Amino acid sequence: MASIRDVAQKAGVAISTVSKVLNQYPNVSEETKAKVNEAIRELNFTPNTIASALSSKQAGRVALLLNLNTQTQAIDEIDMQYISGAINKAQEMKLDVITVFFSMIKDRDVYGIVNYLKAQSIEGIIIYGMSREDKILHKLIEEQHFRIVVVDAPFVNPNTSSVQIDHEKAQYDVAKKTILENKGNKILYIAGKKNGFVTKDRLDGMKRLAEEEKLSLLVRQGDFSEKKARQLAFQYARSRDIVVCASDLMAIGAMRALQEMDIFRPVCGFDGITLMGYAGKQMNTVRQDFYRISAEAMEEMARLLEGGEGREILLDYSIIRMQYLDIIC
Amino acid sequence: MASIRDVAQKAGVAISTVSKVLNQYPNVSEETKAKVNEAIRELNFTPNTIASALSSKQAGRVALLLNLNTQTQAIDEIDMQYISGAINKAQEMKLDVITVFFSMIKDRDVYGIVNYLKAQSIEGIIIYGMSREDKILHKLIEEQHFRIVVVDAPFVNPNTSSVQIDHEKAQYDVAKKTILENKGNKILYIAGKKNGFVTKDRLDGMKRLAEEEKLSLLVRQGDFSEKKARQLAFQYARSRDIVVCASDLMAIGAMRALQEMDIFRPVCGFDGITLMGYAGKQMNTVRQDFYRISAEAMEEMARLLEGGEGREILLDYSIIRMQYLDIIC
DNA sequence: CTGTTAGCGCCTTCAG
DNA sequence: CTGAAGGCGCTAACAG
Repeated sequence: MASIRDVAQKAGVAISTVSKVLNQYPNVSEETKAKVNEAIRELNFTPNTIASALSSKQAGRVALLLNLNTQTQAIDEIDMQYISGAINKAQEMKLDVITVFFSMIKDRDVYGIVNYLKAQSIEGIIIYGMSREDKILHKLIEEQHFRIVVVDAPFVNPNTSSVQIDHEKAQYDVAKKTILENKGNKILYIAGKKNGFVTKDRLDGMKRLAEEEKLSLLVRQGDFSEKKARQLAFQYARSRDIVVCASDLMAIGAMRALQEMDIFRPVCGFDGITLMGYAGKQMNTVRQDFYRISAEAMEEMARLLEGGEGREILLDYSIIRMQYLDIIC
Repeated sequence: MASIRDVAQKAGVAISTVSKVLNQYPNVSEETKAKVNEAIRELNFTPNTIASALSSKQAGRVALLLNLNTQTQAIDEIDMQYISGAINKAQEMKLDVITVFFSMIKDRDVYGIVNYLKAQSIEGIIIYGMSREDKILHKLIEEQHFRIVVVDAPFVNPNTSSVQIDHEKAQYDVAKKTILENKGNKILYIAGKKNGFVTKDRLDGMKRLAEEEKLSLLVRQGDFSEKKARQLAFQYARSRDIVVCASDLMAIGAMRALQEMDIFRPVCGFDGITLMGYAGKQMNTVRQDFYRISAEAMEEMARLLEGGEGREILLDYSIIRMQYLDIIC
C-alpha cells in the first residue's frame, strides 16, 4: 500500500501538501494540486482511514445501535433495511459505520458504553427501536457524549435528533381508510408494547379517529407479538366489526385467527413489510420506507457531525394495500 | 478519555509496561500488573482500538461482504442471521467488523477493492452468497491479499477457507424423506440459479437420489425466484407427483401455484427460513442455521488471522418440518 | 523485569 | 502558497 509519503515524494512536494489536497484545504495552487492528484492516481493511493482518524481525532465513525429481536425473524426485513439504508448513505457521505446490537452492550452501564464506543473512536450513534425501558440509553442521550439520531423515539437536544414518520396520523389514516371501506363501528385495536414510544402515538391516532367517527373502541395490548395478536383475535374479534393492528405482524396473527375461526373481519396493519403479502388476504397497511428512514437518519447524523443542532424530522409514508403478487419476484 | 499515558503515570510505570499488561505479554511482575490494572480501573480506561491498530498494523478488522438481494426482502432473514452471527462472534473474539454490500464495490476492479479495504485496515473478509459470475471476487481470493472465508462456495487456498453445509447430501436427504413419506416417482426439481455454487451441489444430490430410487426427474431452473417457481409449478406440476425445490422461497411459490390450481402435490424446500411457516401447508425443508454458520465463519477467520492455513469446513444441518405455530411468538 | 526510543500514517499549526 | 516539525495513542524492539 502506497502511503502519503510515497505520494509526496513522487509529486515532489511535502507530505503536508498532499494532506491538504486530500482534505480539500484552500491555499494550494492548482498546479501542485494537479501534480499531487496525478501522483495519487499513479500510485493508486487511498488514504488510510485509521491513521487519519487517529490523527485528526475526527473519525466520522458512527455506530448503528439495533435492538435485534431474535425471536421474530419475520421482521428481520426491517432491520436489514435499516442497516442497508444507513450503510449505503454512510458510504456516500464518507462515514465509517459499525453495527452494534443492544445485546452486546446490555450489561454495561452508561460509562461502560461510552468507553466502549469512544475506544473505537465512535462519534455518532443511530439508535433504532429504543423503548421507554432502555434507561441507560436515555442517559446516554442526555449526557451528550455523542451525536445521536434516534429513530422512532422523541428525543431532541443540541446533539440529538429524532427521525420518524407521524405515527399518530398514519394510524389514523390507515384505520380510517379501512373503516370507510368496510363500515362497521366496533373496533378491536391491538396495540403495541406498553413501553414502546410509537405505541402511544399510534394509539392516540386510533383514539382520535374513534372520537371523530363515534366508534366503539376496544383496546388490547398485543406487544407486537403475532401470537398474542392471534390470541386476542380469537378472544375478541367475533364481537367486533373491524380489527386494527399496530403492526403487520400482529395483523397477520389476527388474520390467521379469523381464518381459523372461519369468520371474516377486515384487518389492517402497520409497517408495510413483505410478509403481509403472505397473509392470505389483502390488507391495508401503512408503508414505512425503512430504507429511506435510515438513510435520512444517516444524513441527519452527517449534519450533526458537521456541528448542526439536533432537531426533529418527520418523514412521510403512504397507505397501501398489499397482496401476494405484488411482492414476489 | 483517559489514555495509556495517564494510566502509566498513575501507576508510576512506563507506557510500554502498561501496553504489555494490556496485551497480556509475559515478563511483567504480578506486582506491577496489579498496580497497572488498578490504575486502569480507576481511570476507567479503555484502550483506543484505532491507535492500537495503526501501531501494530494488526487491526483485526474484518469485512462482511454481503450480496444483498434488494428484490426479495423475504429472505432478509438469512442476511440478518449472517450479520448477527458474525458480529456477535467477532465481539467475542475481539475483532472489529464492518459490513459491506456487493453493490458498494461492484464497479471497482480488484485493485480498487483491495485499496478500499486496505485503506480501512481490513485484514479479513467473509464473503456470503458469491456466485460463479463474480469474477472479481474470484480474483480477490486468488491474489490472497486478505484472509478470506467464503460461505457456500468451494474456494480454499493458504489464506482462504470455505464454510458450508453438505448441500449435496442435504438435498438428497430432504428429497428422500419427502418421497418416502408420500411415494410417487415423477419428480419436478426446481433448481437454483445457473451460476450459483450450491445450485450444482444440490442438483447433484437430487440426481443421486433419482438414480438410486429410479425416479423420473424433470429439472427446471427456478433461479431462486418465487415467481419463477410459481410459473414452473403451474406449467409442470400437474403431471408430476412431487415437487422438490432448491430453496424455501421457491417452495412457497410452487405451493401457492398448486393451491391456486387446487391440486395437491407434496413440496419440499431448502433453508429453513421462517417464511416457510406462512406457506399454508407444512413442508419438509433443510434447516441451515445461518447464525451458526456465520459464527463459525468468523471463528475460522480468527484462526486464519492467527496464521492458520485455509481449509474446508463442513457444518451439519437437519431436516425439519415447518409449520405456522412453531414459528410465531 | 522495566523503561527508552522509534515509529504506524496522517493531520495541523507555524514559520518561511 | 509550501514545507518542517510535532503529535494522535499505542506497539515493539532494544537497552538497561
